[in-house]
Amino acid sequence: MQPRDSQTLSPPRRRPSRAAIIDAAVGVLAGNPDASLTTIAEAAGVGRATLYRHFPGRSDLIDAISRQAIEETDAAVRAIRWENTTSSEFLLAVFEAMVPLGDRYHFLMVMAPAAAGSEVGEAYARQLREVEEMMHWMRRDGTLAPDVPIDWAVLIVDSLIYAAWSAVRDGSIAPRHAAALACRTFLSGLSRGG
Amino acid sequence: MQPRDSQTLSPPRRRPSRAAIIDAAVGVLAGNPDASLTTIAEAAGVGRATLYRHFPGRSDLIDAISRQAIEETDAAVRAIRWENTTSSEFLLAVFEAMVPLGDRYHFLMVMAPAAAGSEVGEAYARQLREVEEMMHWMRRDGTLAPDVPIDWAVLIVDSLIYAAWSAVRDGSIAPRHAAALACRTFLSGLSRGG
DNA sequence: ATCATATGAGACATAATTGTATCATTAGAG
DNA sequence: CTCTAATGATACAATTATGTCTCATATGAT
Repeated sequence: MQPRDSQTLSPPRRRPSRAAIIDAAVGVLAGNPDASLTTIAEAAGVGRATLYRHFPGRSDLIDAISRQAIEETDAAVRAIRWENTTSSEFLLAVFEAMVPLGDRYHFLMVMAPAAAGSEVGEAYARQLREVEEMMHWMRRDGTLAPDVPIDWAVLIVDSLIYAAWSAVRDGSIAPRHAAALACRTFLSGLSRGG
Repeated sequence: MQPRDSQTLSPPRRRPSRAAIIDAAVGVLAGNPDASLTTIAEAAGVGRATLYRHFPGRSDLIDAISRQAIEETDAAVRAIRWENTTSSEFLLAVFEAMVPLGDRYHFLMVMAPAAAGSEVGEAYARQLREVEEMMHWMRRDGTLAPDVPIDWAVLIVDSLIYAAWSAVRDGSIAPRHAAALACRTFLSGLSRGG
């Protein structure tokens, strides 16, 4: 069936629905977490009814976005090679991986905590634990100062990812520099001495 | 009509109402920026009608809180003696002043940007410029590394204030250490070398 | 004690959002 | 071409927040 090619290669006409809705919703909700489903449907170029066909309710849409955000952020981190790298290099790689996913990451930080106890909430907690493990690695490593509370270090990683994404988003920092700047801030701060 | 004096000078008869509403609103809205006026009225221990008597609409309440938050944060910063202090000491003082006002500061960051162009928006922009001036001072000072973008430094100060407040709020960091930790993070980062 | 005023409770109207259901249209597969 | 399924548009009900209004009550000043 060669005709299949014309289907596969041509712009998938009927496909977009679900994926388009999720993508549009991520963009819209990143700017306003309380945007109405009407707004999201319009942004997705889809009728409101169609949105409800794919997602029975608002919470189902939020849940689907959360799951995708978790998958994408997980995948981005898993793609980093941790063998034969220092913890500092790994940290930089994490920042580089997460900054472009800032809207997804932001979405998780805002929406996931609300869904405590759920499967999504568990996955979010797991991601936090993974950052915590990275901080323990850096401490054993000798990279992270011993007197810095782990909780603080984890919080700062989160804050820096968000800050870097925000800076790129509003154009105050070039995309390439954001991750390096965040990593530098974490490791040596912003003073001259380092 | 001398009796007027007793009205004017004596503590405003019904005291609690207005101040109680604003205080409760700050607390409630810090946890949920979209809380209903009913929720706020209940938290203030006041009838919903009374809230509407003091503030014609939701936006008026938001505006009143914003103004108070600006006054309080301004006052806290003005109280810092800047003569004969290094910029680093000044920065620490700013963190120490702002962390306890975290709910006010958070409120401003979330709500003020939305009110762009208004008087409150202008005041918020002014505060941002003041932080920017502090960063320029630190750069001339030789404290802030020359290659760090000012915008990034300003963003990090904001992020660290918010982070410190959050950490204190959820109990992961002792109140006394939060400001010092934020200042240290800004100046020298969290790695061992400093 | 008296009186003005703030308050609390609640009814009421309005608007927006959510969620459900229906129906004609249309793209795409066979 | 024909048929199936997804879509868009629309109407509708239910819920919630907003804002206005009234009236009885209670407080504080005089």
